[in-house]
Amino acid sequence: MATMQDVARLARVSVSTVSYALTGARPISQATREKVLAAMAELDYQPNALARGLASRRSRILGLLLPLDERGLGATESAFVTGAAATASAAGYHLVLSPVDAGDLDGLRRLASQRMLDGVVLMEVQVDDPRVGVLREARVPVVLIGRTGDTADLSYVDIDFDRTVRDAVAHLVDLGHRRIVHVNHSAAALAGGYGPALRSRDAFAAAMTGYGVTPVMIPAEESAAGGRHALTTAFGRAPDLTAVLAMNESAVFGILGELTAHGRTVPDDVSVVSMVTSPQVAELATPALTTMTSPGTAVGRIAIEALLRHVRDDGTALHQELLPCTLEVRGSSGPVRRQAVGAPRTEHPS
Amino acid sequence: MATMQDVARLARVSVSTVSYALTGARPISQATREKVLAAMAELDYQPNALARGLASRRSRILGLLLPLDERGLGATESAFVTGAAATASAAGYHLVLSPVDAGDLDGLRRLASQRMLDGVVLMEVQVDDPRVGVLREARVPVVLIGRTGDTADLSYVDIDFDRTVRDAVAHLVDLGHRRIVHVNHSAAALAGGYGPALRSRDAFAAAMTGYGVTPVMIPAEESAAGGRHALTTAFGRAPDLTAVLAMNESAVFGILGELTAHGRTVPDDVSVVSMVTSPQVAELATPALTTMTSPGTAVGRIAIEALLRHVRDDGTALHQELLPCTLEVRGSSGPVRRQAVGAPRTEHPS
DNA sequence: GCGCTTCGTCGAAGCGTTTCGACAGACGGC
DNA sequence: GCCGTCTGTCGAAACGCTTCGACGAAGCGC
Repeated sequence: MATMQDVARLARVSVSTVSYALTGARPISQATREKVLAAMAELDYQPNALARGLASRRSRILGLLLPLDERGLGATESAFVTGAAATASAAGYHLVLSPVDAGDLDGLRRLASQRMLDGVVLMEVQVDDPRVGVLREARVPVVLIGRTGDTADLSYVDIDFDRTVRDAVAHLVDLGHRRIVHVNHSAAALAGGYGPALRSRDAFAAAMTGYGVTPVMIPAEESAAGGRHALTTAFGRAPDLTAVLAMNESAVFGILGELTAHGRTVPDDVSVVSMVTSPQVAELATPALTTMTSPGTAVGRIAIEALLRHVRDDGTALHQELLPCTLEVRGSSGPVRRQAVGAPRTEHPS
Repeated sequence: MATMQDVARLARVSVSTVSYALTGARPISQATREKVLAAMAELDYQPNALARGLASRRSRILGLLLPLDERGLGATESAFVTGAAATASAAGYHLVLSPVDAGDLDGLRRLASQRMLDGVVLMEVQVDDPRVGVLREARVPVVLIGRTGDTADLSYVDIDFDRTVRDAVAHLVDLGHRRIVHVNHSAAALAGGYGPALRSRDAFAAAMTGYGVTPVMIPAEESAAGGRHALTTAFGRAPDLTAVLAMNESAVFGILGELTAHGRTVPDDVSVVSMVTSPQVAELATPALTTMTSPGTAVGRIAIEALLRHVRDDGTALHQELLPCTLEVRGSSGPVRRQAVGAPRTEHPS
C-alpha cells in the first residue's frame, strides 16, 4: 500500500505538496500537479482515510442513529435509510448505521465522543427526546428526521402530517364522505410521544372540526390484528362510517380484512386511505390502496444534504423542511353511496 | 476533549501505561489500573477512534456492501441489514452502509484501499460476481450473504434454497397436491445469475422430478402485475394446477388477486406457499400466507460474527452456512380437493 | 547470595495525513 | 532599480493513539 511519502519521492516533491495537490488547500502549479497525479496513478495510491481523519479532524463519516427494535424497518423507514446512504456516498462520505436504543444515553454519549462521526442524522425522534440534548452537548452536528416538540434551534426534515391529513380528508370529503374514522398508531406510541401519531391525530381533529363533524379517532396496535380490533371498535362508535384513514401501515391490512368480515366492500361501502405509505405496499392489497404516498428516499437525501452543509460550513442556517405525502388514488377509495347513511348491519363478529 | 496525555498526567503514569490499562495488551497492576480508570472517569475520557485506528491499523469499522437500486430494500434484505448492524454494534464495531452499484468496480477498489474497513459483508451476490475478486485483491476480509458459483474458498451465509424448496414441496405433496407451479423471480434476474432464482428453480425441478411429476416453472416480474401475468401463463400451461409456490414476495399478492379473478378460492381450490417471506408480510394477505419464513436477522448476525472472526484471528477457517426457511402454515395452504382434477373453468380473462 | 526469569512500567518511535510558518523567486508599480 | 506582493513549494510540527525494546524490582531455585 503506497503512502504519500512514496508518491512524493516518485514525483520528486515534498509530502506537503502532494497533500496540496490532492486536496487543493493551496495553489499548485499545473506542472507539479501533473507530476503528482502521474505518480499517484503509477503507484495506485489511495489516501489512508484514518490518517486523513486524524490530521484534519474530519472523519468524513456520518452516523444514522435509529432504534433497532426486533420488528425491524418498515418500508418507509427503509427508504429513508437508503436515501441517506446513497446521498452520503455520492458526496464522498460514509454512512454508519448505529442502532441506539432510545434509552441508552450513555452509549450515545460514548459514540458521540469518539470523534468518529462528523455529524449524525437522528431518526425516530420522540416529541421530547433526550438524545438531542446529549448530541448537542457533544457538539455533534445533528439533523432530525422527525421533530421534537420544541423545534426552535434544530434542523429537521419531517413529513408534513398536517397537510397530508388535510389533503387526505379533503379527498374523502370531495367524494361525499363525512363519517370518517382515523385509525392511528398504538396507544403506547401516543403515550410515548411518537410525533407522527400525535401530529396526525391533532391534524385530523382540526380538519374534521373544520367540516363541522365530530372526529372519530382510534388507536391500533401495529399489526393486522390491531387493525381488525380497531375496526370493531370503530363500528361500535360510528356504525355509519363510510371511510377510514389509516396511519398505520401494518394495521391497514387488518382493517381491509375486517371490513370484508363485516360485509362491507371496498370501496363501494367503505373507502380506505392509507397514510404515509409506499406504492409497493399499496399494490399488495386488493383492491390496491389509495395512499398518501410517503416521500421515500427524498427524506433521507434532504437530511444528509442539510447535515453536510452543517458539517462543512458550520455557520449555516437551520434547515427545517416539511414534505407532504402526495395523494395517489387507487382502488380503495370512491364516492360515498347515495343511501349510505344507516348501517347495513350492526352485529359484532369475532 | 480529554486525551490520553491528560489521563496519564492526572494518574501520574506514562501514556503507554494508560494505553495498556485500556486495551489490556500488557499486564497492569491492580493499583495502577484503578488510578488510571479513576482519572479517565474524572476527565470523562473517550479514546479517539481515528487515532486508535491509525496506530493499530484496525478501524473497528465493517462495511455492508449492497447495490442500492431505486426500489430499495425488501423486508427480507432489510432484516439482514438490521441484524448485521445490531451484531456489529454489540461487538463494539461500526457498520457502514455502502451502496456499491454492481458494476462500479473502481469505486469498490477505492473503498477497499482506503484502509477504512476492517472487513466487509457483501450482499446480493451474483453467481459470478466480479466484486469478490476486487475485494480479495485488496486483501479485505469478506463474508458473503448469498453465494457465488464457486464457493471453494469464501465464507458465506445463505438461505438453504434446496432444503427450503424441498420442505415446501413436501408440505404441499403431503396435502395431496401434485400440480404445483413454481413462480420464480424475473427472467432478467435469472439471466443475471441471481442465486436465489437459479437455485430454487433447480431445487424445484429436482424435487418434482423426484415425485415423478413434470415441473412447471414460470418467471415473474417483481410486482403484483408480474404475479398476475405469471398466473395467467400458469393457467395456460397447467389448467389443473392446485398449488403455487411463490419465490417472489412482490408477485405473490398479484397471484392471490388473479386467483380470485379466475374464480379460484385460496386455499380451497388452490394452495399458495410464499417462499423466503417474513411473518409481517405474510399477515398482510387475506388469508394469511403459509410461508417458508426467512431466517431474517439471523443471516446478518451470522455473517457479522463470521466476519469478526476473520478480522480478529485472520487464520480462522472458512464459515459456510446455509440456513433453511421454516414452514409456517397459515391460511393459504390446505388439502387438495377430492374432485380437483379437471379444471373448473378454462377462460382466460384480462 | 548468584544469576534467571517474570512483572509492571516507561520512553520513544511510529501510523499517514494535514496544516502552519517560512521562504525563494517572479512580477509589477513607481 | 528597489520594495512589497503574490505564487508555489518545503520542512516540521502536530493529530492521539499503539507498540516495541528496555529496564528496575521482585521472586525463584539451588
